[in-house]
Amino acid sequence: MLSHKTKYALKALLYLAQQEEGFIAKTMDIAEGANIPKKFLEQILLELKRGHFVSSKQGKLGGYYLVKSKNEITLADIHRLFDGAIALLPCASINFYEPCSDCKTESECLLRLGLLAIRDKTLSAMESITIASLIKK
Amino acid sequence: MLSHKTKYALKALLYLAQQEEGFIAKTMDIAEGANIPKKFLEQILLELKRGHFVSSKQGKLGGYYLVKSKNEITLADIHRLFDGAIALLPCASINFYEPCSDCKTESECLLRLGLLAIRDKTLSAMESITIASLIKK
DNA sequence: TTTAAACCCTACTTGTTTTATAGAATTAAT
DNA sequence: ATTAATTCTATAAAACAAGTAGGGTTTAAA
Repeated sequence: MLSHKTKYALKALLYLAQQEEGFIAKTMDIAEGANIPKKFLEQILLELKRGHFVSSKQGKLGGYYLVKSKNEITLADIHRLFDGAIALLPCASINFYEPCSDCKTESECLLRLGLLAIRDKTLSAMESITIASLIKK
Repeated sequence: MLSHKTKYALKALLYLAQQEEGFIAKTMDIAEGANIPKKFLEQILLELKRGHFVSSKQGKLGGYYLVKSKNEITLADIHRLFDGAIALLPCASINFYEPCSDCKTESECLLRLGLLAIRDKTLSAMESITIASLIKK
């Protein structure tokens, strides 16, 4: 399941992607437009900035805007930024790999190969969905 | 991600499925064989029993055994029993549906259709993996 | 140059969930 | 009876999620 943080991040990105090219949106606008608690959204936007999905202009008349193409922001990207691994266990993850402490050896694990198969399916589904594709529907 | 509980449940089921037909395994055997804290495993086995995946014999010489065919126990089943919905948000779930409180109307939600597509892919992957298929690999 | 409006940052709080552990009650074989 | 197992309820400790608080910093405009 997605955390609220990830859901809010996606809604904020959708909001920004729907603005005209060059438009700068205030946190308050996004919060009201997407129904997100403002102070919580501040943190989320900062994380999105550190992740190079958005950028900001400071000071009066400042705000946020998309810095990556909406075709290039996938649901997998945002999931990884806020919720971490897409795989069902760390031992089956590409970007967040960790061995299981309760397995003697990984190759003996009966579970892992199945989890790898699921991860591949889920990942390709999540990578195929972009901010742009969500807006088109 | 799977909780430890779900991972342990799957490992316990794999352990039981590898025993000879009619064999009854003590909690202690499963705990040691699958490297699971015994008292925690007790709770998990009780939940698996309430879910009709295993059954038990009480008293001395008692223990647990599979009551459902290993071909019929899928990863989706066990995920749902312990970790709940497979979809990324409740609004995209079949068995754990709930509307989002932050959406004005569900049909306007730009996110939901994408999440439904992901759920379908993930679900079919998780349903195709059974306890039996994991043992064969 | 002061002021206002915005982003930026850190810490804190509150509640829930997870991961167990403890201990007593129940059941059944010897 | 005794022993060895499941069953049940309660508790605890830690981690995590979802926000809130309260400033600090930057920029533009008055």
